[in-house]
Parts: sequence; structure tokens; C-alpha cells
Amino acid sequence: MKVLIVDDDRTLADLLAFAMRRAGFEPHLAFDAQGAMQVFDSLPVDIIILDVNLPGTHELKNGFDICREIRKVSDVPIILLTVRDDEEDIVKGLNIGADDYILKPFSPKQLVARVQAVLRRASAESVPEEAPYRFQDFQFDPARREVSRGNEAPQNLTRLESRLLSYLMLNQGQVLPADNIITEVWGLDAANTEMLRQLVHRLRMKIEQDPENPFLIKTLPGVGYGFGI
Amino acid sequence: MKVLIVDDDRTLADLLAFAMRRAGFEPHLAFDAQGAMQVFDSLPVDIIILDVNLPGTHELKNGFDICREIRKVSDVPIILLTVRDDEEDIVKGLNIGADDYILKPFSPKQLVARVQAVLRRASAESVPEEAPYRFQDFQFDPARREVSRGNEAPQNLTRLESRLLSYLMLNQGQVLPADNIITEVWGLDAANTEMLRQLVHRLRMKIEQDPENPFLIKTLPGVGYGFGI
DNA sequence: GCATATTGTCACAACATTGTCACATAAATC
DNA sequence: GATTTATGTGACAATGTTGTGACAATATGC
Repeated sequence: MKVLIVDDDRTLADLLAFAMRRAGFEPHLAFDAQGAMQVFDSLPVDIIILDVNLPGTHELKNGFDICREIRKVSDVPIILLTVRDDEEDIVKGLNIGADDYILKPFSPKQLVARVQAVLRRASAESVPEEAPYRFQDFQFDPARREVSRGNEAPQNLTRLESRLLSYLMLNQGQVLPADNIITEVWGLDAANTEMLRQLVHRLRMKIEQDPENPFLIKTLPGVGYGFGI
Repeated sequence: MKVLIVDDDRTLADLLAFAMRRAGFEPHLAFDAQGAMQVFDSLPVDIIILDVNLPGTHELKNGFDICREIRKVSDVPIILLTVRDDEEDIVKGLNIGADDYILKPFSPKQLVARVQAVLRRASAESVPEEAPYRFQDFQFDPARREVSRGNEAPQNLTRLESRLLSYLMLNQGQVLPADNIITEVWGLDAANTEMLRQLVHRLRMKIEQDPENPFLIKTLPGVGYGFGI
């Protein structure tokens, strides 16, 4: 299930992407109307989340215009994000062809529920399968527990390595404290950093092209690790 | 993110609500234990800010009692507000099940930081990252412990340097006595000015363009230091 | 049960961080 | 002007952190 998120608020978009990935969707980000159109054309997107206040380019002034444009060529479900609880806006959005709207601020949980509701309405089948994670030419299929780069032969991960990589890639670009990672991977409160160091080392040996200078899994000294930072 | 603010000081509660809304939370107010309980039952609240000195009704005498009652039925994060810096009170609150406490008076910024910290602890994910601090073209990302200026390559800070800078920038423009800084950075007991001098020096070397004439971290002779004065 | 794969533990090197001392410099006080 | 006090700064030792190899313990598949 691919979801396109169009917003110019970077942190908000990242939060959305996180929530979506968490729920088994594969998020794509675009930060202006132009980008949105391109991604929309090139990708078979299943649902679009669109910020009403997005500043577009010349003839496309905001989220409403973009929504209208998309509707001309596709029935893809669209959810509008808006800060205004102005009923007029909502009515306008729904008239134009949006399927639902969400008022900011929202909880990620709420958003996911909304997205799933819209998808259920749009097509009877919905339950999203766990989508593979991607980062540039690197990809990771958690279901098969294998990683690959470009067209190279896939490499198998162990159970823990896979859990670690899932957590890291799910929170792509974020700083993850060692304690949080340990809790997530082992389900322990007891923080055994040695185990984590070892696991990171083994994972790096499998996925990094140059394990000496890790590119995917960065160390944040004194804090923890982060993927794709 | 819904936050429930329980207090009987109307202006303080309004100030809190403002700060919370500013930070992207959705504030709800209640002015006595009864009201708090009702709101708490009917709303899916994400965090509660509770005044210890709140006069409750008959069997519920103050914030501690309310906190205890809430804990019986929910794990929702609770922050206690208190004027007393009585250690006994704080320990009592934390024992009862509060997640954190804040001494009055406090700055709204500080409060927001505290709320986010509690939320981060409560659920490692789904919490918006701690917002980076900014001052002109200088910025500091406490999560990554890195500082940068304009488009220059970011510079990493150590644990203590980061703690110091957080405290300074959180109280931007204010004069901070050396003792307060020491307490904040190292903990309660250690009062060693030499360590602070050294730390300030090391931090300045990393963030000041001209460490000889510090622009960001000013020395207030005989008092302490201040950021952006 | 056996062979293999996976995970945990230990030891240690390389490096980063922090605390301490010595002393320079500047301001304040007498 | 001499003396005291506060602050800045370099050097170095003590301590903490991370990466890594070796190997033992445990789990897994046959």
C-alpha cells in the first residue's frame, strides 16, 4: 500500500511517514505541488494525504487546487489536512472530491485509523501487508528477513538483526537512544549495551559496503544509533 | 496529542494552555478534582498536568490524591506542578506514580520541553522530536547533540556540553547563576566552579566564531553566564 | 542427538570525554 | 601599587565509550 504525503512542514511530514510505515504502508513524501504531481504520475499511489495550506506553484495555489487537479485524472482516495475547523473549508474540500479531512494537530494513531477507514470505503479489501523498507538502492524485506542492494544477491539476516533493522528503518532519520533500541529488540528493561554493540556490529558487517565508515547505521556517540541520518 | 490541565489558578492554567497549544498539543482545562475526573473519563487524554495544591472535594484533598486515583485506572503520564521544592514532596509524588514534577514558577518553554520528555519516555515512538533551538543563524539539535551555523558542517557536542547548552538556550536572554547551572548540568551535590569554567570554555571553542570575544555565551562576572544577552 | 546457526560474554585496543592542576590574565579591593 | 578574587586556558591523567575478535552458551533444523 503506497501512500503519498504532500506537505511543506518537514517534521509533520516525517511524523506522518512514520505513522504510515508503522501501519504497514509505504510512504512517499513530496514537498510541493510540483513534486506531488510527479510522484503521483510515476508511482501507483493508493492514497494521498494532502495539506490544504500547502503553497503550490503559480496556477496551483493550495491543497484545494491540487486536489481538484488530481481528481480530474484519478479516483485515488484523498485525505485533506487542515488546521482550520472552519466548516466551510471542510465542505469545500469534500465537494471538490476529498474523501476525508483531518484537523491538525492529530495523533498518528488517529491518522492511521482514518486512512484505513478511507481505504476500506474505497475498496473492500484493505489489510495492508508489511511493505518492504527502502533507502536509496538498499532494501530490506522484514517478512523474508533479507536485505539487498540494487541487483546484488540478497543477504539473510538473523531474527535479532532483522528486529534491529526494522526498528531503525521504521524510525529512519531519527536518533534512537540505545535504551530504547534494547527495549524494542530484546524486550528487556535491563540495559545491556554490550549486546547491542555486538548486534550493531554484526548487522553492519552484513549491510554496510564499508563497515569501517558506516553509511546506513550511524553512531550518535553517547546517545544511540540512527538509520539514514 | 491531548493534554489535560488541572488547576484552580485560572491565569496560570491559561498560560499553560497557551504554551501547550503553541507546541502542537490540544489543551483541555479542568478546575477541580471532580471536573478533572469527568474530563479524564470522557476524553482520551495523552498527558495530564496536575497542580499539587489543587483543593479537591471531600475525599480527594489535593493533587496527590487525585494522582493516586488516576493511577488506579490508567497509566497516562502525569506531571505534578508544585511550588515547594521540598524533596519529600517530590519523592512522594513520584512514588505515587507521577512521571515528573515541575516547580513553580517555570517558563512555558521549559514546561513544553518537560512534557515532551515525559511523552518520549512514556512511549518511545510517535512523539514529535524535541525541537531544535535557534539563535540567529546558529542552531542546536539536542536530540543529535549537534550544533551548526548556517550551512556549515554540524559539530558534535558531548553529553555535558549538550546539557549545558540546552539549559542556557532554554533560558535564553536570562542571567543564570553559576550554582544553578552546576545543579542543572551535574546534578544536585557537586558544586565545583572549576568544572563549569572548563565546560564553558570547551563549549565556546566549539560554538563561538571568535572564542576570544564570545558572542553567544556571555560571562556575567560575579554571577554566572547567559546565552544571547 | 548431532551439526549448524545464532546469540551472549569476555577481553582489549582505540578513542572520546571529563576532572584536576597549574598558571596567566583581568578586574576588584584595600 | 600591591593584593586578592574571579575567570580563561593549556596540559595531562582518570575515566568512560565504542568497535572488534575470539570463544562459550544456547537455539534451531534435520
